[in-house]
Amino acid sequence: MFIQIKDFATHDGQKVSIRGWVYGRRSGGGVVFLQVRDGSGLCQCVVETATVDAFQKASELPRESSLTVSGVVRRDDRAPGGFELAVSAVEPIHLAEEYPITRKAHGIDFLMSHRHLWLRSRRPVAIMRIRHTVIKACRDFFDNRGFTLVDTPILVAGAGEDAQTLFPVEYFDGKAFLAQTGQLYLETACMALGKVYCFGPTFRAEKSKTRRHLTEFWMIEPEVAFAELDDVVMLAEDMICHVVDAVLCRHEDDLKFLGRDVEALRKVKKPFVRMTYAEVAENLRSEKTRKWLEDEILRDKIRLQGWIDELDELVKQVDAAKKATQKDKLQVQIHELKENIEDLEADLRNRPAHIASAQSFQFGSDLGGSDETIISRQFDKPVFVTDYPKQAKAFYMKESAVDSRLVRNMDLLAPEGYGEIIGGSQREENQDALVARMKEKGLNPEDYGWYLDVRKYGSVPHGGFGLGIERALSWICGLRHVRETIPFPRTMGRMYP
RNA sequence: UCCGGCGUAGCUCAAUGGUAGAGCGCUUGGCUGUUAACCAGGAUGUUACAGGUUCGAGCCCUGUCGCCGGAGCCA
Repeated sequence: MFIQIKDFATHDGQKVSIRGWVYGRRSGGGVVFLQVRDGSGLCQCVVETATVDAFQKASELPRESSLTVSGVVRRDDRAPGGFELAVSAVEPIHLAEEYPITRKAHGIDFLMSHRHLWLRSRRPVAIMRIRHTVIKACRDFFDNRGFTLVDTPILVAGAGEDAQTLFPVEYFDGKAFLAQTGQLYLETACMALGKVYCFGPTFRAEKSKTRRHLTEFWMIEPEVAFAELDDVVMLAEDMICHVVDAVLCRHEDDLKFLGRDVEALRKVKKPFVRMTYAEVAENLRSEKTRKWLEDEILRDKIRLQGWIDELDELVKQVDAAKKATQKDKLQVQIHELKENIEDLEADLRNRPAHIASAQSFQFGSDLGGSDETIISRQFDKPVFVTDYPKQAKAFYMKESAVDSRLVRNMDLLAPEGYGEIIGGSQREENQDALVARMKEKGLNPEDYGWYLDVRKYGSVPHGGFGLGIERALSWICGLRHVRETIPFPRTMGRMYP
């Protein structure tokens, strides 16, 4: 009977078979320890000389060879996971060629070039599992609240938003673009079904090379009829809480394996922080924030010096280390530490400019990445920022009734400096106002006939938002770059594999 | 597009302008409980590419390419 490794605990003492791949091998004279992974988990298979055939085969299996293993599950404290397989038979399915990815240190370039193989390693597996849960939790959340999934087109006509950020594709004799949002279509669909959402890939041709950008990413976008900005904010808040709860509930081990500070995630509870753009502007310019940021620089400089001292110490230890593995482990530590040091040094170099930019923040401009970071680092919960200046935002956002310079929009900034993970708004439901806004932005209303029709036939207040799955995951998993949150990332400089 | 960093063995990295090295991985042998095992031996290089300076260049200079990070823009 084939079982999955994750189910070992319920088969203690039973004879079972597993199918999987060789993750690692160690031998101790008359015993071979095969580490086998099957996608559900990792187990230690113990092969002794007495089982002559199995011992012979197990001794010769290169890493990542596929195989079936049969034996008896038994509890053993020496086994990782608490259970191991006492092997009676090993049947290789395919003997692997020399596997390029070792269990040692690799650089990001090498790993990204071998992403198709890297996916087999524990770290990507943990992240992919969490990604699955995040997506499922989002969909469950909407399904349980009476939303209907509506798939929006990926190929769209040219005249949309700023064409410079879209990927053009040939479309028979004409030109089309890859969609960068389903929102406009969702607005029409929510007038049919009340509450709708879409989930799919989306494309941005922006030439951004940062840890927060991909050219192809996935977004979940709800759109609700009879909703105003507060309704949209509460919806987003409930959704994020639901998603974080689901991940904490199912993936505490994965999170810990990734080195995520789980306690920080537990603080993500209602209500989140709410600030208006004006409050953010005041915060950024305030003496208090400047002081806080300068103190932070001092703290980080001390932290940096600590790391540099630690690095010196490690270098000395490498020279003194006798055992080869010890040396290797130290080198890996040195590598990680160097990366952290370089990161922090770069950050510290940029910090004065960020402070200056925050201090001189002018009403009317959009929040920059550094401004978002400054705000989100001040809180341990996500922060909603609402009511941005009209000029910095898209044409379809509802003008504020209190201040005509503002729109009723919201961004959600993830804590710990991760920045924007959600952008949304109440939409302009008045046709005349919408047409006027289009003209202000230099758009031709005639290109948006179908969109304007939503405002002609029973127009109602409505709104929604878009959650960037990869950015949310990057925050939830505590990663330094979004490229690890998607199986095959597409960035400006990489299309392979 | 702009600014900065990097490019040395399959991988991660060393190497005052003066004989290209270490660890891992691979491979051969040893060991009956290993935890990124350990011990002993072995093979492994167009120092990204093209020029230049120099008695001599992995190192200095110029250009090209590739990657990484940041800015702008955004999820």
